[in-house]
Amino acid sequence: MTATQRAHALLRAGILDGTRPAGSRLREDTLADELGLSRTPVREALQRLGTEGLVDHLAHRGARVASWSSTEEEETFALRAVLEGLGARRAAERATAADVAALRELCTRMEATTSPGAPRDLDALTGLNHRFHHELLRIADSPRLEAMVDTVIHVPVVMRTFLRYSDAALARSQHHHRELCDALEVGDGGWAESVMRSHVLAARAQLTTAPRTSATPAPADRAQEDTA
Amino acid sequence: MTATQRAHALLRAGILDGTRPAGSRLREDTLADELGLSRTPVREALQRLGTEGLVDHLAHRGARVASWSSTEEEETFALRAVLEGLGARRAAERATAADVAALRELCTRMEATTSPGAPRDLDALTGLNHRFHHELLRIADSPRLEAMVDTVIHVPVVMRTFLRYSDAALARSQHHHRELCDALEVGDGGWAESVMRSHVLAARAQLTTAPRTSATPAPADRAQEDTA
DNA sequence: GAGCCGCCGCTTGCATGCAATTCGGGCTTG
DNA sequence: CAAGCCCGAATTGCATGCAAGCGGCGGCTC
Repeated sequence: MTATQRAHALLRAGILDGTRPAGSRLREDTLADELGLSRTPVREALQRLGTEGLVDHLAHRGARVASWSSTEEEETFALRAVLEGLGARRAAERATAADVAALRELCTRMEATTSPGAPRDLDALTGLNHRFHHELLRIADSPRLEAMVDTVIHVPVVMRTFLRYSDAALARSQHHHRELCDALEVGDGGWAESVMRSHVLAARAQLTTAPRTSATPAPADRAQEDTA
Repeated sequence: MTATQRAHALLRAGILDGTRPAGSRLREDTLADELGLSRTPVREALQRLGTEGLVDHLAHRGARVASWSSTEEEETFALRAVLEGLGARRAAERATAADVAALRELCTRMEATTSPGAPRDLDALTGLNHRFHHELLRIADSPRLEAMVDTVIHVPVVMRTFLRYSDAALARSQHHHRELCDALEVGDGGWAESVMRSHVLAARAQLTTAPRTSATPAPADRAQEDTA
């Protein structure tokens, strides 16, 4: 892995998990020092984070971690709704039986992490959920779309969403996944797109809801590897 | 304007207008020489073009102008359909009377460029059309969405689409613009989104149509061939 | 004669030094 | 006393040198 990629991954993780709070300054030489690199790869990583909307650049006055107002977060979900909706449509038009089987396997495992007795394992659930959505995009076979979704999905935000889910909302989320599998199986793109939109917009509705537990906002580790 | 921005603009223009054909190599030092800059800004511009999908990077083997297969171009239009559809919906939810008036003014001017007697002025029409779509996104008030649309709309491609338009298709395009204005005026987001989708998908349908005139087929799209 | 290994050139990737630009503070002047 | 200007510090933006990685070609071995 190149130094630029490392810098990008580390900075992105730090921003998303709250280690680098919104508004904090990101000086090239300081970061280079912190990460044990030179300014060049740090600079390139910052530029890329800028295009992803995670940092703001201010002329010659340095870069800062972008602040995400709640309305901007809602915008992000609106974007996800249409982009992942398109992905689901395309996936339905292309999915093979094996693809659907793989997705159903992920559904089963997700359901296992939320079975009554077991404590909620949000890490596992988030990971599986992420894999489900990514697998769907892989089936959709549009690298461009995949890359765009990657820039708008920030895993820790998704995890915070799960934190807010009531049992009923969590169950609905799982039902959406199952419904998507069914739509893919019969190749109904319109159905798949519609379900995916519902799925994302349902998640958005949780943004304005109080967290379900008072658990710490979980210093969510791991930001996904950027594969793009 | 910074050197990086200049390099980005020049390279992008060259790629889109066909000066740099798909598949041609883009060596950092050669480009730096051509543009009278050093490798650093050229390098940053190339990276940015990479995230925009206009160039492909091949590890330590250099960058090349991306080749756009016809299916990829169709994917781009599908992306535009959902993204601009969302933009139209948001615009309808926010437009003021003055916004609608400004858009209608643009419609009038577009219609003037296609009035019976006048020869088709595609440059003017493309420019006005671009302004119309951009104005709509400005009204939508979502910088993130605006940036995304910018990366998927490549003006010369749109112009080639106009080249293929029959008189009837051109008239339909204008009617779509008018209809969008009406939807914005009454604040009907669903209507606006629907019309915008139709508008973009109608344009996509022209991709597989033979050009209307025998005007230069725009040397822009052709497979690689450079070194092998 | 064919296959594999190692060397070499080409190009990017990274490091570092210098110039350009912006903002803020203090001094001068009306 | 207020306002404008100028200068300085801080930080990015750009240039250039150096090294690492990758592919191709030739030679060596079997």
